[in-house]
Amino acid sequence: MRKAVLTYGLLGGALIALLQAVQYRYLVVDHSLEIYGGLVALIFVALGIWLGLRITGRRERVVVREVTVPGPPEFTRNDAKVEALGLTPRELEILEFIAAGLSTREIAERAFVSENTVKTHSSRVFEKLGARRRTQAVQLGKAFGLIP
Amino acid sequence: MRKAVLTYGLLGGALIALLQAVQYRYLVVDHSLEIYGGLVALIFVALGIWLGLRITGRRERVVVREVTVPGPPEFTRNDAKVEALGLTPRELEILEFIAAGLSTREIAERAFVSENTVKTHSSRVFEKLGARRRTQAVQLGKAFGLIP
DNA sequence: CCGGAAATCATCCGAACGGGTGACGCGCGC
DNA sequence: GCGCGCGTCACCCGTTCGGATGATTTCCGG
Repeated sequence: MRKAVLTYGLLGGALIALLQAVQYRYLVVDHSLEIYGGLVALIFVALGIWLGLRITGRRERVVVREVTVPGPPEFTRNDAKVEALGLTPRELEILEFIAAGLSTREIAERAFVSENTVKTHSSRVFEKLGARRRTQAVQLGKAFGLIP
Repeated sequence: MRKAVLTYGLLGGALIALLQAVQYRYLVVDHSLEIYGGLVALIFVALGIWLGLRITGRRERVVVREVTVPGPPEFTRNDAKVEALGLTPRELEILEFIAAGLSTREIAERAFVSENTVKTHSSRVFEKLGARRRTQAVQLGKAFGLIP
């Protein structure tokens, strides 16, 4: 910015010097009015440039660049999706157990219910998710942000 | 840009009209030189402003603010673990299919092999991973960095 | 050329899974 | 109180899965 102004200033000065040199060689004194006008014009053009830059100011554009960091994303459950699918807390819990790689029996033990109950819950999870297999339920569950 | 020029033009015109009105009321003709000079100055200031904006362009200082976003970590296969477990490329491929939630039959179709072959591969994957179920294999595979 | 790893396909069988259906109790809101 | 959602449990049946085992082909390195 300052460099630009300086450049224009020097350029203007050079031009004036040139004009003067030219004037004294080829022009007579009665052209002084035009030359004076030209100088005034030059000066005020320079002033205008300075003013223009001054007034408008430099505008800053803030560019927000999102940088994906390799770190593990903290998991936040997609409650909206849970709501939309109509998944109950218990069903979500069983889905997590399934995703952990547990068998029906193991889930039953950890959840303190019978295997039949686990099967019922998982069946409901499957139909709500539109899955036909445990692995598919897990895949969909992760894709929907239901489980970490 | 054009709007700015227009604005300055109109402003200049208005000023000139004002000056003329003022001139004819309070100033005598022998002040015409100063007025002329002022007008010239005004015009060239306007020109200068326009030129300044034109030449230097709208200089924008781009401030890049990097915001770390919790985005998904890019996956890089843990080849050392693959080596250590002795998993073959084909087995790894079948593991990925399993993780995608596909059934044995679907995997067979996509891999252009028989279901029996898929079963053989998956069995080997299970014993190498120490898994007893598909879901467990998927869980371990992800934990080991074998699959995304 | 020969041995071994990898990939392919097969058969058998028991266990696990998925789908369907029915039922019961509990708490909550109309 | 009645209905409803939720959680619980049960039985049946067909499918899929997992485990064990054996065989063949292909390719690569010693």
